[in-house]
Amino acid sequence: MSVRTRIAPAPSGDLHVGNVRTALFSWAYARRHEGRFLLRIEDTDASRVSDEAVEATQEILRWVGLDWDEGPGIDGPYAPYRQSERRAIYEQALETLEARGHAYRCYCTAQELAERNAAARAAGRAPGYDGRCRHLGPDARRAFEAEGRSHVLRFPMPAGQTTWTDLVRGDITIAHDQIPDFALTRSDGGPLYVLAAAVDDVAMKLTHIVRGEDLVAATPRQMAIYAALDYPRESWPQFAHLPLLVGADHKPLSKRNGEVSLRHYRDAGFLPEAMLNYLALLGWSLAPDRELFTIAEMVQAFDLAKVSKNPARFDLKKLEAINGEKIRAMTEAELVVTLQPWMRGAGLSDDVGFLQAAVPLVQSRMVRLTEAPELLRFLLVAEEDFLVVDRELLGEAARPVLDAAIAALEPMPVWSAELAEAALRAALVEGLGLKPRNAFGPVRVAVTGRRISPPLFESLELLGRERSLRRLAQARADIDG
RNA sequence: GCCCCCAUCGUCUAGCGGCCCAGGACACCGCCCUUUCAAGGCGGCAGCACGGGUUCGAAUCCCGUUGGGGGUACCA
Repeated sequence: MSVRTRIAPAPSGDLHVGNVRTALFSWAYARRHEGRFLLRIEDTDASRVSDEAVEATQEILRWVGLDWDEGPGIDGPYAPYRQSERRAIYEQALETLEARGHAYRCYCTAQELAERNAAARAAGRAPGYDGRCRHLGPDARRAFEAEGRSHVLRFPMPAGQTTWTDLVRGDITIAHDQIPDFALTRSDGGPLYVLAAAVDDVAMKLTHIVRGEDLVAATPRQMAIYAALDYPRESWPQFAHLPLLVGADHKPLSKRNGEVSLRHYRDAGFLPEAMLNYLALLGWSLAPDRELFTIAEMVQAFDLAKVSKNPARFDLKKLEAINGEKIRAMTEAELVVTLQPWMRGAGLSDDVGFLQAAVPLVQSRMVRLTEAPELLRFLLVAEEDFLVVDRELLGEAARPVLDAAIAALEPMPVWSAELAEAALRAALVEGLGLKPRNAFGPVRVAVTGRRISPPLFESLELLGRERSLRRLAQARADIDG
């Protein structure tokens, strides 16, 4: 049987890094086994969903490169793929469940439930539904209805226990007395997650459910639903529960606890390959001494059984290191194209000719793509906007240095990095007897505006004779006040 | 409270009874290279949570303790 996996996000906002890692593992498993990967939107909670959020979810998955074979916009044999459009299917299942005695009407109000839970806790008993409506007779039901109470459908958890072999965690057994009767619907009749997911996972012929550890307790519930609905055993999917991601302080990742939105990382200048490579490292490894790999390499080697069982800390520093590696691993031509939108975004020219010349100067100096425009800005700004930021190096001592530099550069027959270096070395290092760092410092600041910059001689060449000499002269004039 | 799961350098991990007085990477610290900053090269710091077993032999197996994560919703 061919593998079918899915990612099933609730589109209540941005997809966060934890979702994406889950999606990555699920996707990689499907790709590894030449199966299909589906995107299913879990929007049963209408209050938390918007079309924009659904679109944003897809957009970010596309950006990061996790493509799906069936889902919104790509119809497959089990469409639709938005749960909000599958109500009839859930209603059918609910009817079956109720008809067979696997669902009962519960008239307890949210407030009553909350009170009884609080009382249970206070008395040292376990919270959770106490089964009060499980054996309501027809008269009691009529009485509640007469009161005008609404009801939810609740699943009577049978006695016993559920055991399954989790693909990442091994055998797990959960006793049913730990699982109170759970709600299948809202009081408006709408389906709840466990029901919808259980029905859809089988209906969509999924073979492997890869999801977060927060859902292990949902597994016995879903299996109980499969059994109650008489789904044949062969149609049940296998489960793989991934450890959760936590923040630097050991707490679960959340908005308060570091940036979690994938969109944030995209906008902060991270490459999709870097995100995926890093996320893969959180709980999985390709080989003992291999940390950098392409997505294709990951797919080829991926195995759920090798996924770690402990929660992993999300470490921005490591992500940055990997992003830098990925940037350096690109060809110059690739980087040119990648950088264009970032240059435009910063209000600078995205001219290909310029970038082809400039990329070699910055490729090894970036950790995030956002840094490129900052590193190159001095080459592109209009002269009247050019600003010397690090003025300290332009004191009295710089006067003879700049004079000598101007005198050396002015007569150059051809304006090139090579000749500029030769001329400046001769004039400043040999001529004035300065150490290289002292000789080139003032020139660097005068021309680039900063004491830290791309390589000086190449920068001079790119800037051009006229603008270079103009900036040197300006800096020189500024010293005189 | 109860239930499930987990436990190797600060962090992510390799390790699945002898190859390990524990390997890699990030971070950190030196040195080299060098026109600044990076990149690169070389080196360093640093760990098997604790206590009992089992075994000729344990990071690897078992038990307990401690610590951490998850669950216990008319969220997903």
